[in-house]
Amino acid sequence: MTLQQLRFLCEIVHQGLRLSQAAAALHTSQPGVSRQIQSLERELGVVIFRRKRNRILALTEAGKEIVRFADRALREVHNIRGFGDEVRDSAAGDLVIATTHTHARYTLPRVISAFTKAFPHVRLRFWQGNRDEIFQWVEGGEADVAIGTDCDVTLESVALLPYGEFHRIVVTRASHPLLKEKDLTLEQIARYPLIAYGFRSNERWKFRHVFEARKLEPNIVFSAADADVSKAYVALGIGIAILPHITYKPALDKHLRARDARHLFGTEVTHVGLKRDRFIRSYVYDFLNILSPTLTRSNIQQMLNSHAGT
Amino acid sequence: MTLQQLRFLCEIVHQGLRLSQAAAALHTSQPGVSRQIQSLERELGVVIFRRKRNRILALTEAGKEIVRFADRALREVHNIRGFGDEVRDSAAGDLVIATTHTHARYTLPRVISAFTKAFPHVRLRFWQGNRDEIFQWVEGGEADVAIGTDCDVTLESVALLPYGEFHRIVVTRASHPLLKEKDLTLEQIARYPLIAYGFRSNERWKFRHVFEARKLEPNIVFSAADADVSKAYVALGIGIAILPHITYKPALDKHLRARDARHLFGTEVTHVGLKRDRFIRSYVYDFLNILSPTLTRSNIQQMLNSHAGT
DNA sequence: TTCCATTACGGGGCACGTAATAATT
DNA sequence: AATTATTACGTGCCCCGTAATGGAA
Repeated sequence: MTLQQLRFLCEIVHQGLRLSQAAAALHTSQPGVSRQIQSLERELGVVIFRRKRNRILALTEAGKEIVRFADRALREVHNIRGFGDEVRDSAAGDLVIATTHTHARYTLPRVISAFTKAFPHVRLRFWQGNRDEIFQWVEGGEADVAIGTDCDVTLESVALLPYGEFHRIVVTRASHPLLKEKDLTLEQIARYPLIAYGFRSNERWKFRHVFEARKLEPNIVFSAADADVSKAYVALGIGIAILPHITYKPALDKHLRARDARHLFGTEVTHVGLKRDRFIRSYVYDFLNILSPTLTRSNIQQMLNSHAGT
Repeated sequence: MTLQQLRFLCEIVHQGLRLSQAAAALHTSQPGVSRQIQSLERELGVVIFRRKRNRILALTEAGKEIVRFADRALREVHNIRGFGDEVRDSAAGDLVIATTHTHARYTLPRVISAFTKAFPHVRLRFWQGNRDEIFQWVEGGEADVAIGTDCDVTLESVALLPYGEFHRIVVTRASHPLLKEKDLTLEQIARYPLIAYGFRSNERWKFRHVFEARKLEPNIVFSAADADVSKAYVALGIGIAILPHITYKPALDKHLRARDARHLFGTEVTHVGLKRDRFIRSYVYDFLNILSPTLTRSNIQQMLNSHAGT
């Protein structure tokens, strides 16, 4: 048995049972991968892939189990590499962050700025995705850290560490009648054209059910891609928008006004996603500590070891 | 990085930092091991061993950490092998049991007999040791299962699963005056010559403190190696003996009598020791279930996953 | 002298890549 | 026709084992 064989196996699985694609991803030849898998199967005496002629159809039950073991073995090997890097130079390396537009745009700039000043030799990379994708990327190992708000999919090996709160505001133009209302209500909001974001065309808008519960029909006149676009259209007078509170900064958004709407749409928790049982470079702890003072090294380790968020 | 390199590394550590000994244990040459370690150190950029000229003195701090990772990686690889064996033939394989004389002699025969009948293709091997050694062998991977009573040493990765109870009896000849006493007391026992066992010459006898607490001085006339020898000398009239209750079988020990003494010496718990995070062959579950009906597969798994007994 | 780890050197195996094959879409 | 996994084949690298070296005990 070889680490190579295990790597090949896991990569094939990772690529959706496409051997050729795995070979490409591994920068090696198709026949090499094929032979290594065969040799592994021969050595173990176990058929890992169900095939039809020369096509891989599925993992056998035994194969699935073997992949799980192999994954863990490779993870430890990866950890050794990471630990070696840490020992050589604890302030240099890579950090891949998966996050959503909102966080990238509003919560991270401050963090990045402080971090790059402290760790100029860490190469930062960003993957931007939706709230589920980003955590899946961490699970798949493509990203080291995910920063996002909630997550609907279930994750095997990613721990979600809560670090902050997230609520909604209603953003309007400076002269909007809503600003004069004493207590903001759903009924009032429903009277005005609404700019929504955060959903694909064929999905339902996240807060639609809140209105429906009160038998209200929000008048969504525009579906934006992100908070910035929403604000731009609010400024144009197209409508009002319901946005995460962090997207509104009085100093920058001079033509806009915001009203707290957490009593209508509730609060959400912002999470950091980290893959369990992975060696964590010291600068990752530092990064997270800049993101939130509550995320200390010992807190993080404790949360990773507890089974919360599995 | 190679599995070979990790294996070599762990074996050197296992052999007390003696490279030559490790090479022998791995059935390979000294230079090969030396070069592989060097190549690993070069690849990681980390010095693993502190050396003086051509002698290995110690692990560096980084080295210790790397060994921990390597151990885990190798364990997963080992698990793959074990799983492969299981899939190929779930009723054939090896089972190495570490146990004490008492268990080997009195609790296991019934278990072995039933087990070998059910699993004729499992090669059983036994390692006999004292109550601490047997669990350390499991930790070191030399044995699969340890069966013993209590354990004083702390173990990193061995779970101790309680499965039974163990108490003491006083064994005498058939005509001994102690048998006529109504309630057995320490004072009565202390009156007679005693045959003790279970301690080395320079250690103290396990139950000495029980007598001391009552200001009694037991009259130990003989120190035996095990329960069988003790019983033989009891039969000769040399003295009486305090033995585990399972060592007395009326049908076999016709010249002897036994009186329950748990109110004097308390009870102990019998444990099965299993290494955590190791793949467990199905016949091991069966073996343990024969040993004790309370050790079902699900019970065992639950106890292994909980952190009890670490 | 003996033991031990490292360096030197030569041989063999095996893993890889290129090319060819067979089967599928 | 294009894609995909497997088989065939030759080459080069690397790992191993034997022998030699240099210190230590």
